Amino acid sequence: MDSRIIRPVAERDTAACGYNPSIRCGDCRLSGICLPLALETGDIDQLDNIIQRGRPLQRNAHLYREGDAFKAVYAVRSGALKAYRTTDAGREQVTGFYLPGEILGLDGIADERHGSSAVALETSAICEIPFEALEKLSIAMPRLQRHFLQLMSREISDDQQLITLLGKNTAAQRVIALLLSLSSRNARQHLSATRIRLPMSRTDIGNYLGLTVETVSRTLTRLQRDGLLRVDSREVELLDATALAELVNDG
Amino acid sequence: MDSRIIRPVAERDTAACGYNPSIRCGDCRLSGICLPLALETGDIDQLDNIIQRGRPLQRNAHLYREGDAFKAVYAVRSGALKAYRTTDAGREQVTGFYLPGEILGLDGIADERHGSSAVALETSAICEIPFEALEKLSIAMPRLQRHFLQLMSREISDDQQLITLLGKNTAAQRVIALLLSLSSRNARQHLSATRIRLPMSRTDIGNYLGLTVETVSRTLTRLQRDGLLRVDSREVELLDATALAELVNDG
DNA sequence: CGTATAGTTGATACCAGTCAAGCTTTGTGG
DNA sequence: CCACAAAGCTTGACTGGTATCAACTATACG
Repeated sequence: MDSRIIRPVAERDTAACGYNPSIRCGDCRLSGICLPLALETGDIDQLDNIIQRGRPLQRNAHLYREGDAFKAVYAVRSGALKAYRTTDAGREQVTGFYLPGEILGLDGIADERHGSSAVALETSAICEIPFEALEKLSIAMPRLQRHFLQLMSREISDDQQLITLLGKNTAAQRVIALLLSLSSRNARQHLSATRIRLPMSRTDIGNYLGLTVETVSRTLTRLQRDGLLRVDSREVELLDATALAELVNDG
Repeated sequence: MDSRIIRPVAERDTAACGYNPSIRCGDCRLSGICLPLALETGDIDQLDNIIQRGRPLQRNAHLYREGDAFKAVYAVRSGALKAYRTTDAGREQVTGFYLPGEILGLDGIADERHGSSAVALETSAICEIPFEALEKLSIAMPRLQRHFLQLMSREISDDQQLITLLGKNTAAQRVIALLLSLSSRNARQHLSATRIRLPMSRTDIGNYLGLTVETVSRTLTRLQRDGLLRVDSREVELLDATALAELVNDG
């Protein structure tokens, strides 16, 4: 076999995740849902100038760790990450999954130290947005300031949604809520709302929803048996989204 | 009886909750933990000018409701409030308790509509901070902008803390975690760290911690029986804070 | 091909929920 | 000031959903 056709690992992954370091915010297909939303064309260029586009993050590589000095927030361009905290007892609580177009790292502003760790679930392309530069730019661009505040407020709402979910819901309701969330986020990226690829393991799902792996597995099996969805390892097809939504909402 | 010595209700309550509408941020004893933190003296005056100090909020009166148009964030000057969401199934999930010096309403910025309701647990004095004015002032005062972002980030951290708590902890761990949180917030107000007055009902505690009233009650009884604390209706005395902290941390 | 990791399935145990009853405190109108 | 109602809180008996422990299968990887 000619070794020349085997590309180096880095390059291969770069291609696989659609990574292109030269792309600018104005051209990014995610600009409609990411930070530049609602900015004028000229403004976008300025934002563009402060954004760092590093090497793609390999699976299992950390973007930052709990306790790290906070210097930037991050936008996911491709791939997927999870954010998690480790309790004193050693348990891992996943606080969120981040998909293309979403911003993470917002919990580090308060005490200039990340309050959670973030790790890539698969090879991911990330835009790094240095916080100081963003702050300064916000002063000159009120629309950017507003939009950033809205992103933070959205994170608060999402967290409160999860709090509500963890408060009293059954295993099935939790699992379904996650699937429906992933579905609508898929749709926002103009992907299928019924066919979902789970970038995270069953264990991650459990650590997010406050369930054990076994319960997650059993729950998916049961939902499949009941004809509400079809599971094939990490591929899920929602067969009856209406019925699923009702299950989440009804006590 | 001379009717002149009977003051009107509003005035009586005003006195009871220490309400004084003429006080300014610079003179407020909470300025160290509230929004003006880290502002210069001149800056505080400017912030002061945009803040509205309305009538005190009576017990059970709503500050805002889920779905209301978002116009302002609120600082608690005295009293206590709870924020909650009502699920489609009719269940009430309390998302936070707010004590003097704390800011609430931050989840409404994202879609300009409050994502939760806020209600007074007892007569409370509230500072209303109109959001548009705060935004404009932030542009002129970078330290204010920074501080406000930190407040939002703090809310995110707190919510994630609660997520972690609700994820897998036992009833006792949840209850203790709340008591310790109230204790440290008491201390921040230079009040006792061991003697706590609970402004909320057992039901509220349950709806916050994802437990039933019965479980909250039983848990407090057991902790008292074990000599870790003393409960007298809504007064709690922490007898062994070290042991309590260990119980929360250990799996 | 062997090992490690991820996922599934089954049997059992236990913590918190549910239902029910009674007690305590608070508030209100006679 | 008392009587009563309503709300808040506590306690007990029982139930049930999820965790735990364990074994097994499937998949990925060097």
